[in-house]
Amino acid sequence: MNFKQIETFYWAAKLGSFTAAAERLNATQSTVSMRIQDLEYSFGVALFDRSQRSARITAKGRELMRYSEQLLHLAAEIRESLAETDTMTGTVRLGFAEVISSTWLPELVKTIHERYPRVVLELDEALTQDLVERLHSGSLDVILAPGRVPGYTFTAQPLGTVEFAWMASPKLDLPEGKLTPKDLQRWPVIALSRESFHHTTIEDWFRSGKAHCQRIDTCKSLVIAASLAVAGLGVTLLPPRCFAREIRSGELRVIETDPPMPAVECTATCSVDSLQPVARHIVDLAREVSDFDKSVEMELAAE
Amino acid sequence: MNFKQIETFYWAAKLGSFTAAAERLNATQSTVSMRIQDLEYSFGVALFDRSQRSARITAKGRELMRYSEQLLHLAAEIRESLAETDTMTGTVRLGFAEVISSTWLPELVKTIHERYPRVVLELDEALTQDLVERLHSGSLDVILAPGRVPGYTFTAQPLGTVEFAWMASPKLDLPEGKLTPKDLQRWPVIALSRESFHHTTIEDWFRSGKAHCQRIDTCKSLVIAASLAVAGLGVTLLPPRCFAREIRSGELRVIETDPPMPAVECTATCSVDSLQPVARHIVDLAREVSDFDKSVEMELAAE
DNA sequence: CATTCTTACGTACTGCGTAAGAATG
DNA sequence: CATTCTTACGCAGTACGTAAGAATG
Repeated sequence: MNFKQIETFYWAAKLGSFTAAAERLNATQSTVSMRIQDLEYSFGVALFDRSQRSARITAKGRELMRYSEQLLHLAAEIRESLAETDTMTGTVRLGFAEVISSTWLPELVKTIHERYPRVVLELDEALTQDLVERLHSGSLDVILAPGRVPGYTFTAQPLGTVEFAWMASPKLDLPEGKLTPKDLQRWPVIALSRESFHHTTIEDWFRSGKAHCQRIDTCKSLVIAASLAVAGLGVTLLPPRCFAREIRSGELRVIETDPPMPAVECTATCSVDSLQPVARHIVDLAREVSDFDKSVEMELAAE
Repeated sequence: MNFKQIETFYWAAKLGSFTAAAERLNATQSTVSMRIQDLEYSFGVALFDRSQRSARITAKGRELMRYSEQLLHLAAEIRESLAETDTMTGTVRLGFAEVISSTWLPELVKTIHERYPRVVLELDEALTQDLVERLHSGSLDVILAPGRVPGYTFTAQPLGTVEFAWMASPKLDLPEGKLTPKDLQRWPVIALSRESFHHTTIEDWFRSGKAHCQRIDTCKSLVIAASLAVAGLGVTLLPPRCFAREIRSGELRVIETDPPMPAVECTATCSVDSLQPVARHIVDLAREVSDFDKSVEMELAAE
């Protein structure tokens, strides 16, 4: 019995499949199979029932599962309370929404590597909903996304807010001054996927003005939405700070609206009992980075 | 960080020396040194202060010590509650008094090997006092000895009693009938070492009869005491069941006494939180074996 | 027939003991 | 100067991935 075997068993039991555990552990199926066989041999007990195609946990396996949780949490606690930050090691799966990639992400990644040089990151951009699901399933350790993940089993830190504004190409010849939903409904809208935060915000805004836009094209990224808007294919909702270049060059124009678009609050979230101690550190670090970022912005504004 | 490293650290910290830990773990000094260095490297923290000749534990080391206890006990608990008895493995250090070697020991060892084929035994005979000390220091896992080890931190099982009787060679020409301490004080006495149970029992008996024996020779084993008695060098106190052959052959004669010699109660003892789960099993097994032995004796008596 | 677990095999690595070295009291 | 810990080195056992096999729904 050793940690690797226990950890492997834990994920195989939790994910209900050797294949999934292998993926989670960056190992092969055969390695997982072997580690669990060794564990079973060392106890002389079957932990999984292999008579069916997919291995199902046995009663003894369920018993070990409870112990494994204790053991792995204790091990995580030891590492967390003893180890120096610059010796923390392991792989952190960090998921984030697109808004994050163009705002705090580069600085955060840089800071993580400075503070935790041995930690390896697995970065993945996805829609918020997808991120939340994967945080729940344990396939991500930390997520950075708009909104808050409900539930007491998560640790969250606010990252600050990102301003969003309607934008369009000057070619579109939108009227000057503050536009209402009813004013804007004439133009085609470019949004992210139907399930996204972006899409809902847009729909809510139009509904609040009792307006209904004729057409909402969807795509899967703000960058694409921006390029479509630059091409004059419609209006879209973007964070100005991420598209400052396009605004300065005149490719995109910010449209003032009434009511104004709400700023989006972003948070860093991880599971409170994440087996990866670094995860919690990174959530706190994300906040630090965004706080620092905020103060820089304020300085710039003061100049 | 792995179990081996933690276990090694635990013993090095507990015994206060890498050398002692190496001995305890059946490994070399250099291995212990390496395992602890690896552990320190993985945490980026010094667990021992090596500026002096013998390594002394640091504050961080003391912190890890508390965690290590938890971790090792949890691991022991897992093995104990999950593993089949015939898959239990490890080395058990079994200490016993001489009375035990000639009574229950052979049967016990046989039964242990039947029931726990993977368990390796390290047997050692010693005086009771020595055994108790070594149980306290952790250098023995289980002891079988006369009397009871005081304290709540030990698990004990009674093994039953062993009769003791005064014996001497017929050459000595002792009077017939029941002899009192005052009758017996004329002859030289052969006892075990001054600190032994044997010695104290003899002194107490003489004192109870307000007698005082002229001379008590001591040796370190009952077998030697018996051979001295056979040679006619004095009277000694022996368990008749262990020297049945000498009695039958007439080399030794049992001396009836008044008051009669008290039977000695023997117990199997191990630490309640022994890191070796098999230790507790063996204590229970020792009782089983002695119970079985008792029933056999009774059958023999009935015939 | 795609998916899931097992088995076989070759390689690379890691962990151990031996032996020599350094330090200390 | 004996004892205690560290370092160097070579061997051996082990753990992993690749690839092929078996079973299942």
